[in-house]
Amino acid sequence: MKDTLKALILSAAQKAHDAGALPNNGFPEVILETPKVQAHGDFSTNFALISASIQKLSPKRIAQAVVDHLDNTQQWIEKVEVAGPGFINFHLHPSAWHRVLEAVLTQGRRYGALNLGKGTRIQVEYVSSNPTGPLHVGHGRGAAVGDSVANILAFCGYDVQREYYVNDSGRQIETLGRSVYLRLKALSGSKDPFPPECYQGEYIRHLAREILDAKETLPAMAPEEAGVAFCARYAAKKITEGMRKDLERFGVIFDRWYSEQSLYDAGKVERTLSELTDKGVVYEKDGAWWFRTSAYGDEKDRVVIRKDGQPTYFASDIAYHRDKYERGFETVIDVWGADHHGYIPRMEAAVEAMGWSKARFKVILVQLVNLLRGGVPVAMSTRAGEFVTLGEVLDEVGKDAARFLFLARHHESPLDFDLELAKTQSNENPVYYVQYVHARISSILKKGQERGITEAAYSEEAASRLTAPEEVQLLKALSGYPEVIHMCAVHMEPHRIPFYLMDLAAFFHAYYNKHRVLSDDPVLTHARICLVLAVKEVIRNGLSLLGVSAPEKM
RNA sequence: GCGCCUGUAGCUCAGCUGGACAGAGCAACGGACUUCUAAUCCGUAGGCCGCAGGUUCGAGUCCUGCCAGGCGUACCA
Repeated sequence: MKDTLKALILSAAQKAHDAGALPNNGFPEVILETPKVQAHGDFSTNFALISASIQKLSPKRIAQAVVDHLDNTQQWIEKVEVAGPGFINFHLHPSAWHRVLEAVLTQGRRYGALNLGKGTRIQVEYVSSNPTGPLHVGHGRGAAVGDSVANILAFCGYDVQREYYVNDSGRQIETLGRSVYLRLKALSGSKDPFPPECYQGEYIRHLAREILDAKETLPAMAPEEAGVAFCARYAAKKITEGMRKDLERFGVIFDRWYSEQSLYDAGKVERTLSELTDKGVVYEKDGAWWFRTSAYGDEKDRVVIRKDGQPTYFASDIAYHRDKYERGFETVIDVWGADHHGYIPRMEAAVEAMGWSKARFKVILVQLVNLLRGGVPVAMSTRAGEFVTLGEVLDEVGKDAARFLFLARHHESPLDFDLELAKTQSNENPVYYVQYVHARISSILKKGQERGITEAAYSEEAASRLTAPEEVQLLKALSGYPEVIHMCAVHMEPHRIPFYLMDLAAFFHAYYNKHRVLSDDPVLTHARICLVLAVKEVIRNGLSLLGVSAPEKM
């Protein structure tokens, strides 16, 4: 619809030029927007305003010239006017919107899908929390954002892989092993002190008890080094399993869990570093090995191998990202907590130094979550091991509410997540507002079936009966869905979907309260069934991209 | 100190990458269920878009400088 209108405007401008009304035939791209104010029509363009400098005419005269040469033989434009400083406003005939219904009903769950990706392989890596403790709400937000972005990209024609990077190596894992080991010893009567740098959480004690109960005490109580290593392996595995379960409950399923340790085992870290040394971007200084990231825009060089010979996290991360590109991903997207933003320049540097354009590396930063209960902040201290886990949030508020709320905000905005609000099943909670539309429509359709109305295929005749303002408004909203998806995909911003859905839901509820779908008029009933069926489809479609269910009844 | 993010109605947030008089939802107030689900709808009220300059026909949006909050600035991850 937009495209036809654009073409119409361009050809009008061309005709105006041929007729001598416009001196110059250099025309800018036509930008159409949907005005906020209804009085400004269904679409408006600033075409005349941006043309003013080229045409050396006042915008109003240009606009008038275009309007005079507009070809409206199809009659679907009801009214065109020049307004304000030179906007051209188009008021469309209600019938112009009817075809949207046909599009939704025939394309079904593919409605809004765009082939932006054309099969391009793209990887989204998200959550990737260290297996040193359970997932908390912040991880939940990252999971929701990453998962939804992956959904949207897949919907738009990309070949998407979802990956979780398991940091099962290095210092933190050692600390984890030590923490469990010490708790285990304490259970057998040891009075060794528990150092503050160890993980304080209650789950560490649980793990220790588990080992004890499983009668695996023997290997665990082996000489310290071996005992710690055993505990580390055991705990990391258990914690990772727990994360996987929480994420599954949250509706997040990864295609692959990629182990950091496996990079070392396969010699990939070593190989990458030696190749980079050969290239001259890794050098030795002060007993440590440094990556020359400053040559690629980072503010300083970064250590990859510490003085003590241990590789840093950065070292394996370089090898990991190299591996991603070698696996054939055209674009790699990392979803990180905003507290890692300082890490971006060095990772970009690494990607570039290895020979890939940094345009192929994208980071989505997700801001932190402030957890509240009834407006009061909930104390969260990782160090003291006091925090509300994702699992607990899911127990309390459920998957749908949590996901919707996480996604109903721009990911770069800090988020206040109120547990009380999230679980209230009232109009304060937008999830149910949207889901309710789906349930209501399902109920109507069921009722319709009981009355023997089963056929709901699009027909021109029926659609032409949809002339009420509320109906036209719904049709307009439906026609805007593909563009919302487009914006989401291009900007990797899922939050546009919840906002769109709330608008669509509002239009539907208003419509529902004013008009009856099932009436004595069979043609009108058919038309309205088609309409609500289309609304239902789009609601379901949008919710599924968020990972939120669309219930048949509530 | 430097870097990144944020600042819009009492609260929580949108604002389509520069467009028309700034939009929702909650909360407040007043109305609507003998009807396909009232988890709904209709109406009222609410604003120096953090502050000050600049660019532009036109700025919440772009530039500069301040102010406030958050985060980062490791041979931690």
